[in-house]
Amino acid sequence: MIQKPKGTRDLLPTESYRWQEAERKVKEVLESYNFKEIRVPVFEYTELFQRGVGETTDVVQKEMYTFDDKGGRSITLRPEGTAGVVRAYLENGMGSMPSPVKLWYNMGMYRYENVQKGRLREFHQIGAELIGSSSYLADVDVILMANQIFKALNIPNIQLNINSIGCPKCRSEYQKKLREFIGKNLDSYCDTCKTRFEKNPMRILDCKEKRCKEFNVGAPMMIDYLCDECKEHFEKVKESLTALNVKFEIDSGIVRGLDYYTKTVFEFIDGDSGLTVLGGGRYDGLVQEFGGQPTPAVGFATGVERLMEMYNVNNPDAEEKKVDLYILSLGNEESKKAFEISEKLRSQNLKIERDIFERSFKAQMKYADKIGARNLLVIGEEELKTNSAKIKNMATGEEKEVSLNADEIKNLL
RNA sequence: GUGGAUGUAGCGUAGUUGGUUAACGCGUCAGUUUGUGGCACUGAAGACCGUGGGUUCGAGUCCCAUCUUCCACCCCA
Repeated sequence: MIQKPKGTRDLLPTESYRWQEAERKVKEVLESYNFKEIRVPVFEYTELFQRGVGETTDVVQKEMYTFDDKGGRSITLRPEGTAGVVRAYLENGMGSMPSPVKLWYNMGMYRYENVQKGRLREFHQIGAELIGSSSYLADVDVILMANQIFKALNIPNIQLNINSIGCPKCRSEYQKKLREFIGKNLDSYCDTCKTRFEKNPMRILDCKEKRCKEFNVGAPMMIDYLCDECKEHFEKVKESLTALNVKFEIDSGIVRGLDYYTKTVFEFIDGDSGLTVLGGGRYDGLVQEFGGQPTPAVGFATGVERLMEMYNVNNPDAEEKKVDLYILSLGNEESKKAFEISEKLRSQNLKIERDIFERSFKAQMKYADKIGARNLLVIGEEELKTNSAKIKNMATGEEKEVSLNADEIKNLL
């Protein structure tokens, strides 16, 4: 028996209808901010992610599905959406479109990680990218939009955390200070922190090891070392959110695992599980990194599976549409008539089921009941002869006379 | 990558200290005589007991390995 690969899931019909409903609601939010959907390849050249996401990140170092194709090119299944979208933005000359360019996507992502709660190897992200504006207003707009998603899905127990990780200028300044501080006790830190020291010392502040935490007390914080520009930007974001009554907390520990982030970063945390259900921030350097004109941008992505976990609690009853009519038929000629009618009704967007087993009368009745058909039409010898039959409402048992004519039947459904 | 727990029909479970044809519920299918469902009754199909080795006269039950699932670390959505 062949099983599905580790960390993948089958989405069965009952759940797929819940997904459709949630996806529709999220889409409505995104479109109300005039973001437009984009779809990009599931695989890209490996280099795109190495340069975009960052060589030193865990995602690139140990979580990518990378392989050589038959032409010897290194290919990687996308582990996140932003790199591909920015690549598409450049490749399609979208820089010449009215600025800002606002794009959203709903795509599968692939990360070779160990599976646990809220974490899969194939998962889905709905994301948004606002490309072109360097203003704090863009950050605010995008955070508001993220906030609206949770409102639209009626998910209340959610916490917004924000931080600023500065620009390359102030960050390198800060990292120098941070290394000075940590360097004093570097020998006492855990091994992973030692390796972080050169590549990305800011991650050390996020370490869960007790001893590291203790040594981190009193460490210089990025927010205290922001350059004037970054500081003002962050202040304005905070002011706006406060003025708009959007609750948030400053979490100086937010670093984000992708290297392209600058200035504002934010996370929406599920209050129950503590999982990050939506994460994002500004990435002013990425477009240029990919060879475009210097272009500021800000965006986020939310994990659909994680979102659905929370959506589940509040909305248990998303359902597929019921079968409008079951056509019960007995015999060959009757079956032909049933086809004639069912085809006409189906082409008018009605959901019709009919016998395709040559089952007995009783078996067909039971089946019609089990699938929850709302109405039943019986076509037997007598009905065929007289060209008239009864439509039964399965819930009330009430029956009405009709001729075997699709339009007439439709009126009674 | 590291650690802990788990694995019996589609689903949920039972299987005593290893011993003949692996049980039950739900679900599925079919019947309960004349063309009207939901209930009830009867019956059927469906499991090489995750996989591969080993111990034993004999293993679903013991041992080893491996995989899956779940959880934690790491990291993230």
